[in-house]
Amino acid sequence: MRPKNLEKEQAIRTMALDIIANEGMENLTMQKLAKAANVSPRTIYIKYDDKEDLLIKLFIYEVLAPYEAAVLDGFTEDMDFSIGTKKLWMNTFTYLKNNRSHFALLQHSKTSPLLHKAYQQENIVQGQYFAPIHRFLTAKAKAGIIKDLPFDIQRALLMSPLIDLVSEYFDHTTRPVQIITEDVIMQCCEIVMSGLLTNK
Amino acid sequence: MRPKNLEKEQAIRTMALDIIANEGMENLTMQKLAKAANVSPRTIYIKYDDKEDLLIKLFIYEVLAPYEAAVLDGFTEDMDFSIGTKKLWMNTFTYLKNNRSHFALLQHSKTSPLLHKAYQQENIVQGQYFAPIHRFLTAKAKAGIIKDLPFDIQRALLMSPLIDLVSEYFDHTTRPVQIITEDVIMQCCEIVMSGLLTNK
DNA sequence: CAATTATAAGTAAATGTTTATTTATTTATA
DNA sequence: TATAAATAAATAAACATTTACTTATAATTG
Repeated sequence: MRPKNLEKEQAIRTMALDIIANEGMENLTMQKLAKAANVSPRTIYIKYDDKEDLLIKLFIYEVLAPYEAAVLDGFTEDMDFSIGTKKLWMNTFTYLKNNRSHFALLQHSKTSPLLHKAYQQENIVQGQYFAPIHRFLTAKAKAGIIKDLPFDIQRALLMSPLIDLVSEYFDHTTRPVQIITEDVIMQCCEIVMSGLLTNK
Repeated sequence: MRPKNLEKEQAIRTMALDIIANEGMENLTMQKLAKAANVSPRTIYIKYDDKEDLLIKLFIYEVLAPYEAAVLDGFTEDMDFSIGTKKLWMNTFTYLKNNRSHFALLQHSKTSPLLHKAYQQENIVQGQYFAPIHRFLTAKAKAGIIKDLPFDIQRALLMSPLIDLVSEYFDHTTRPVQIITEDVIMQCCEIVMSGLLTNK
């Protein structure tokens, strides 16, 4: 029996992410993708049930899982608040900076009903990738180090400026100077943390 | 000559925003929109050149302009940092909370190449709606009240958690309790501001 | 001041194109 | 040589946009 060509599988995934990043999800068509990946349209259907299946698997397995793993790499719940938070920020910045198309799909997952649904289902099935962060913040709040707020609010205060700064980073790649550097990111992390601390 | 039916024009715009908010931009079709607005497809083309023109005009005139006006309502550059920032937060929260479909399109404008392009062009043409906020923050930084950082970074630190909290607000409309209240928003505003202040 | 007319607004149905998906066939290798 | 992988080409549905026509009313006329 003829074996799978794994390079073709990878080409389909990579080109799908590229097209979405450069032209948006509404401009990804199966025939355009097939041409870009140098593959027959039928080949995509050997690997995925349909377009929806492709998009969901692309999002979950190609983007979300490696992203969340990268964010948590070297992070442990028992870290000091400042050390742990900086670790999360640096991990996130480094991963997204080096994976523009992944960042693009993550952003799309906030507005696409399809991906949003997939995300919520995945969260339930996998029992929260981000549970360590949840426990990390809950422990710091209990210890009186940071303000005691619902997790979703803590996460918004602590992490959403970083996502915005990554957007700025990519906007600035088309301009003469890059203002979003690692130093700036660390400085912003300090600022965001200081707002959440209890001891002023 | 037969006069325009302004109700039909409004129905087209309102239903377009509704479809985008509920089904995403990739699921807005001209025939679906025509049916939803109780109008012939041709009628849409009397008012807009094509789908692209519809989306751009919808975004700029129906969403972006009223949104930016609402955010700046009652705000002046010479306000105290805390008062001014709270005003911006409250204006933004109130407007978006009451205009879910506008919020949805604003979120789409971050990922849709079409809308992103429209936004950048509009910013140039209109000479920055947000210039007052720029001058407000620059003045506070110059006066040594807040940290001296590039405007885009200040804006990310100060406003992006709010947008995330609005997302949370809408997520929570489908759950038993609403944790994102005006009080919580004001508390978060204080936290975000405190991180940016120079005098600790 | 009615009746008529010119004209843009509006419609139903059609058109040609693009799209997701399938059919029929070939290819590579265990 | 059996079998899944892969392809080129076809198909049917969905789509943006247009054609050919009807309608409502402001302006004009008798």
